[in-house]
Amino acid sequence: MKLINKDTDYAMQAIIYMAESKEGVVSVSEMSEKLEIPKHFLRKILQILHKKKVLKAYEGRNGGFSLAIPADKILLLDLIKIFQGPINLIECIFKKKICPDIRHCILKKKIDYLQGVISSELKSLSMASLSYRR
Amino acid sequence: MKLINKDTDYAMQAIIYMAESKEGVVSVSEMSEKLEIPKHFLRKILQILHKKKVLKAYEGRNGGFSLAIPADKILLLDLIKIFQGPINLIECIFKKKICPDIRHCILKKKIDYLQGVISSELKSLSMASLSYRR
DNA sequence: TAAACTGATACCATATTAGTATCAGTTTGT
DNA sequence: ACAAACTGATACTAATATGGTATCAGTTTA
Repeated sequence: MKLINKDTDYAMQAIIYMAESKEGVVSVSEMSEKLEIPKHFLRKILQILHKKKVLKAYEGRNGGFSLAIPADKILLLDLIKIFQGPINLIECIFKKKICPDIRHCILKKKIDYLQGVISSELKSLSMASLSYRR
Repeated sequence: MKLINKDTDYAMQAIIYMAESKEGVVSVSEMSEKLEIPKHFLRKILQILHKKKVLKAYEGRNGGFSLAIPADKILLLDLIKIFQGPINLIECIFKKKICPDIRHCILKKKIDYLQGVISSELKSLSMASLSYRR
């Protein structure tokens, strides 16, 4: 069971790298090298973050990406939602038969509670809080 | 992101079914029909539970399975561990580079805390508590 | 005007999950 | 005795998700 996949992991690293970088704009090539992340894969990830308005993109030579939002406003939960969908721990059981009998209701309450705890924890974690330049 | 997969889901249903059953021994065929779970798949799952000493098995005609432990001692966490391995939300990041710098430490603390919360919640959920015959 | 970049998108490899099939052995009703 | 109804063990297949690659088109700038 995994909470954070590669996309989210790499996205975090890249965002923190950008937040810590002196230059405004950082290219995929640079991040790929420094963070040792496959270039094409990282590019795909950053393109998604751009579409989601987390990053600004600059085309052409010397182009690259920069943060569109300050790092303390980018939450781990946001990234997980973007790359792994909403937190939904138990869709398999409740997707079709929604609370068909009491046992599922009890379970559902527990799961809902758990989801709440997880969400609020992940909300409390900003990319800025993970940077050494705090 | 899923907390409970099919194996665990079906295992729960079967265990609750056995706990609620009047007869001591219940066959896979019966449970497969009543719970609408593919027979061979369910069988594989119950064989695992037998190996793990959660169930007793009875061979031959009129054979089947019964609980080896009372339902209130079978915890959701146990089943998840059996079928999905230990709860380890973030192996991908920490497997190789264990806390290489501060950012991972902060993240690791949060994740560790979360894992604790999840574990204790799942521990508090017994199969008996999910049965209507409480 | 070519090098260095992003946009978009299609593709491939691998791992995990879900489900199927089957042969061997055990027990029991008739 | 023996076949039906069951489990033990294990191999196999299908579907889906994840991780990663490739490429053509367009943009910017030295």
